[in-house]
Amino acid sequence: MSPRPGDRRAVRREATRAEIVSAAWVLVREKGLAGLSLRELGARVGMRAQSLYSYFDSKDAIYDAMFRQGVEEQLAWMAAGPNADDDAADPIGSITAHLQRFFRFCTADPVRYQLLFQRTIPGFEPSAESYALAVEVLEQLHHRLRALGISDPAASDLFTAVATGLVSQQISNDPGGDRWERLIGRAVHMLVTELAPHLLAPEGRRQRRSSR
Amino acid sequence: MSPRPGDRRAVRREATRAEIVSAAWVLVREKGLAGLSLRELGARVGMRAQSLYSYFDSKDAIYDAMFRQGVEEQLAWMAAGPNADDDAADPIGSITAHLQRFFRFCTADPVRYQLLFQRTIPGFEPSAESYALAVEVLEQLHHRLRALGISDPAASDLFTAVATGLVSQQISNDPGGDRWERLIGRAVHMLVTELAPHLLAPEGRRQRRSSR
DNA sequence: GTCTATAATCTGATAGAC
DNA sequence: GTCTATCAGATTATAGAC
Repeated sequence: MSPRPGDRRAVRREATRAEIVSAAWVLVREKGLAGLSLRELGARVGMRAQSLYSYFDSKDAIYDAMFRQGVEEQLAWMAAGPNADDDAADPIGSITAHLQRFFRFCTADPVRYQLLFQRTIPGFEPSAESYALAVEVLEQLHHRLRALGISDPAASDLFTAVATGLVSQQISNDPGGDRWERLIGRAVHMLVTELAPHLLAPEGRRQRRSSR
Repeated sequence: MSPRPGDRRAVRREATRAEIVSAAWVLVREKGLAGLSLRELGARVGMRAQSLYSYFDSKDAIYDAMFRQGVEEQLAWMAAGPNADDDAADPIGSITAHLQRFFRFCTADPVRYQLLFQRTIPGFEPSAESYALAVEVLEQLHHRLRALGISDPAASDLFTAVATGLVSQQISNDPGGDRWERLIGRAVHMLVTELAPHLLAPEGRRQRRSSR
């Protein structure tokens, strides 16, 4: 993937774009998602605000690049966890680890969570391209649940509701703590009992949940 | 509660404050929660922005009045639903109706939900007085769950996580629709099975859930 | 590609006249 | 209690020189 000589300009350009987006994340973590200002952002990368327009068409285009990067981070982060093949051996343990991983991804950067999962910036909507990437994350969840014998589409809606509910309560009401994170084990047990009771060990010698 | 003559000034003042807060809600529903501007708000009530300072010390004081009003609306709205006494006769039906009612309250006004349940305005934190009111809502839930034999504090955390999860998914991913609202019945069944299985009819002649 | 200059407008907040 | 006047900035975005 080393650049041909003629691509050097394009490579530099992409590097600068990445630098801008990276500085935008830092800024937004300090001032809140809505607190992103081009003046301040330009200053952080040693530019006037106006020069940013050489790299992005508008402020929303910067939000979109951030959104896209956030989703890509999520894809990479989730891919690094236990994969669908592990599910067969220990379905409940795998699902718990999966939800745990998602939870950590979200709470590690609340502003990113706000951008990716809540509609809170008035004008902004992700581009079709970025949105398609976000849909891919969901498709992976669907695929995974289907492999466990859960094909009801409502099941994954219930799953995502519980997941985002735990996360948003954690972020809003106990930032930095683990009051809702500790409930992940019970939440998974609850979801599995409702959606896929066949995964539970038979009554009498009931399986101990792996985490709570 | 009719005012004594000497109170007339105070009454007028309260009326104007209420008018301002009401106009603020309208404005915020149009421009987003962060889009509240004093200039525009003043114009809506026929004042210059500066005159608003006769009624509120700061912009945040207006947010706080809105927060307080929102919580009061929630208290009134939830109080108008089935009360704790009804729970004894049909616990699952009552809990379902309760959650349904909460869901409707939240989705009826997403901006209000954002102000009450998410931390999205950078500087703003509700005053101790307003926050105490918000705590009262939670205490009522605790009391109610305790009456059903659910005394584990983690149980109500799980309950609120599921409730807000359903709401936030509905608002973010299917605004105006009912994709997650339809899951309330299953969500309650799932919660009850996990937290209070003694409320379920015995196996074999299993109770039909009241809503899905 | 970055700059200066500037458009055109908005922001929350204060002082003091009336 | 409402006004004018003003502070002391902020905002996104465009035009055009270099």
